[in-house]
Amino acid sequence: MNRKLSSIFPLTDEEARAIRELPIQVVELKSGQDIVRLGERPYQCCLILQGFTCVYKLSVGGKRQIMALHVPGDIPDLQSLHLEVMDISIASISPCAVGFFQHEDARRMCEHHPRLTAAFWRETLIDASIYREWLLNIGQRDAYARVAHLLCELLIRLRAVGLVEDHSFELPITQEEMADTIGISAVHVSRTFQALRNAGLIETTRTRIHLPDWEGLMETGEFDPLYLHLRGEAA
Amino acid sequence: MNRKLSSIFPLTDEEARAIRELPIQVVELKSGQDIVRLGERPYQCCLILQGFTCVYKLSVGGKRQIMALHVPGDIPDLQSLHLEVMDISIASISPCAVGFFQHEDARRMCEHHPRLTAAFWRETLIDASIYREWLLNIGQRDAYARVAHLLCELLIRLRAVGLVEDHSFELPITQEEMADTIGISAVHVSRTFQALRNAGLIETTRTRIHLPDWEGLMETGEFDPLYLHLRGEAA
DNA sequence: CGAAGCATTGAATTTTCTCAAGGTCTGTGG
DNA sequence: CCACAGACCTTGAGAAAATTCAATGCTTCG
Repeated sequence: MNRKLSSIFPLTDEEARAIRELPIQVVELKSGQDIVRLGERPYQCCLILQGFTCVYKLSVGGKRQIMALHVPGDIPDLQSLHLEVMDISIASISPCAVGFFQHEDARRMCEHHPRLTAAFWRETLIDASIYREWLLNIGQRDAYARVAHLLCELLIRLRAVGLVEDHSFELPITQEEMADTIGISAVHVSRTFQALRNAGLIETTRTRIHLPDWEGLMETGEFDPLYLHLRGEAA
Repeated sequence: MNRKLSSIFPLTDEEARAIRELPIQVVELKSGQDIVRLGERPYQCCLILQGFTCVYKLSVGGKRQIMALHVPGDIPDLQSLHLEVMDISIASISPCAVGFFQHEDARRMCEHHPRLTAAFWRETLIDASIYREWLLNIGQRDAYARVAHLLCELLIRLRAVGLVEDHSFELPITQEEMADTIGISAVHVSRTFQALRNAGLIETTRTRIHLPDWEGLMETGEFDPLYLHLRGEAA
């Protein structure tokens, strides 16, 4: 959590210590398990230590929209600190390790360290900024650009937590999940991947993605990392 | 601001007074004016007193996505309190009155009234919740349901600030703006409105919308107001 | 090895878009 | 007060993007 938080917000030693001392219960999850469900009233938040999770909702017709992907260091349900009832569900999309901390403990910590309140608040604001960019992505770009944009974002976010090597990263996500993330069908994801491969913009193995032409992919996806609000070097 | 805030967060008298005493500079705007632009570093926030504004971004190809519509009582750029650089632009879509308050003043007020910090934070979390619902709307529903959903949301939000009478409200928005909001073309908005009229779900005049079949429209739009996190009576 | 899940490909269909023309409303200036 | 310009809305027709359905192939894991 420190690593992630300090990538978006500089912490003093004392603040860093307060965070380390926050009691955390670590849980291991298999892929495809719900962590929290729409309608629940949680009293804790979950910090991702390892693996990937997604935030999703189902439409009445049973279609799933994935509204967010979260990576190690993220706190996907930080909102529950101030919104009693969950308006989303969160599930693991790979084997995960997550750490639960109590709202109560987090609130107490924030009272003693007001700058941590600001840091957490900022974190939720960046989540919101990503939602906005995804709205632009889904609302205005075609499938080809949508995929490119998403891959660019994942590279930058994963690099910020040290999970990228040479423009290449693990992405244990099925094409069906990617489809639900960018609002197209799974079949069309497959076709779009083909097109991106043929254009020399991506190389994939089952669980790993390599982006051999970063400049080209950024242009294709109209990607500008401003909206991620990283401090320090970004693109 | 009090009316809106207290609809999502109960305030004490003292807190209400602190808000009333926040220095505000009122400005009148014509329709179609930018209030703040992507890339800027504002030192103030804007509270909408009258009229409608939208949050938007342009794609490289020049297409516009409207990520949010804001109504009186909303603070569309509250995020700028903790995110230095704007990642969006905000414009009026009708004649507006807005009140600017300084970040500095808001921060001081929050220090003295920690529960107001929570109230503002909560407000930004609800904005985020709306973004998520819009992602579901744009990503998974067809044009017909998208329009229905948006109209349901606007009715509920406008009713919370007293701008609805008998399932009818002013909506000074062009079909082009609505198109950019829900990610379809303006032509298709027109066709979709026709279909909704023929189904007896909406009645429109130039600037006013009436929803004669509220139950039917909610069902069509798969609308559930949970995500708006209103306190007290909702639907 | 075999089953299950995942990915790919083709073909037909649907939704939505674009282009283009015509119609309606509204505010302004003569 | 009326005519007109400009913005906005409507409608049709053809085109494009993406979907669905269905069949086949590939991996991985027990």
